[in-house]
Amino acid sequence: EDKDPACPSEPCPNASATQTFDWMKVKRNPPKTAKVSEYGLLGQPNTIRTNFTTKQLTELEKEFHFNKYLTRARRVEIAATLELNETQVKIWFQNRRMKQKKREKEGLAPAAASRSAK
Amino acid sequence: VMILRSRFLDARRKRRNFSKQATEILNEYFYSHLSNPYPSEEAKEELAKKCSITVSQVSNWFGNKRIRYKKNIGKFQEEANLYAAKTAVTAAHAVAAAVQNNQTNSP
DNA sequence: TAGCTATGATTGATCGGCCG
DNA sequence: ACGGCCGATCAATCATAGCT
Repeated sequence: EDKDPACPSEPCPNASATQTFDWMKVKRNPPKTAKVSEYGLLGQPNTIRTNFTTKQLTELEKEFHFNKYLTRARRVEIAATLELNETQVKIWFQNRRMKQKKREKEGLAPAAASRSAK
Repeated sequence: VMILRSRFLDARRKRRNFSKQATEILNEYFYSHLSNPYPSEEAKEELAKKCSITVSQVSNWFGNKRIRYKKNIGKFQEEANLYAAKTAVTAAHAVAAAVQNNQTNSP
């Protein structure tokens, strides 16, 4: 079913020594979201995951129920209203659609899933 | 700051740890594929069935495992060796069986 | 009971691939 | 080339479970 292609000559120090595979070195570039320092002072605040406010999320959610997909115009409008980048709005909708799909998919099989539980 | 306490809406976050055996199965797969611990969709489904959890939960488990593992490889060294030894025994059994089968068939 | 660590889930954002 | 979407994943964080 599955096999590792490599069995080359490994100068492995010791048989069980866990090597460092490529996936362990993967590093994601920091978010480019936040508009970099308007003042150019300090280059540390940015590159942090944005925390959407309840108001923004509520508004986005409302819009999502209206349209699963955004038009360029609508995106610009919403971004301006919520003070977010167009990219953030775009990404939010993308993630929201995936979330929706995931829920539909799992909302059918789980038989023992009931809201009554508390 | 508090503006984000909407997290309370995520009351669904009532988690409960997976069974000991489920974790056992997941770890076995993880360490036996340490060079590339990214199960295919099919593999995830199979693991999900064996562990009696959902495919999403399997994905979450691997996602968390990979991140936490590479974050502190040393902390998992013991666990890694444990499972490595376990799979080694399994492999040894397979080899032994093959050898025996081979002897009874071809001189 | 308090404190700290282990762990499952959530989510804004990235990566690579595909498509019009 | 270009921008959006999909699917998978990352990475940081939340909140609880569980051990000391």
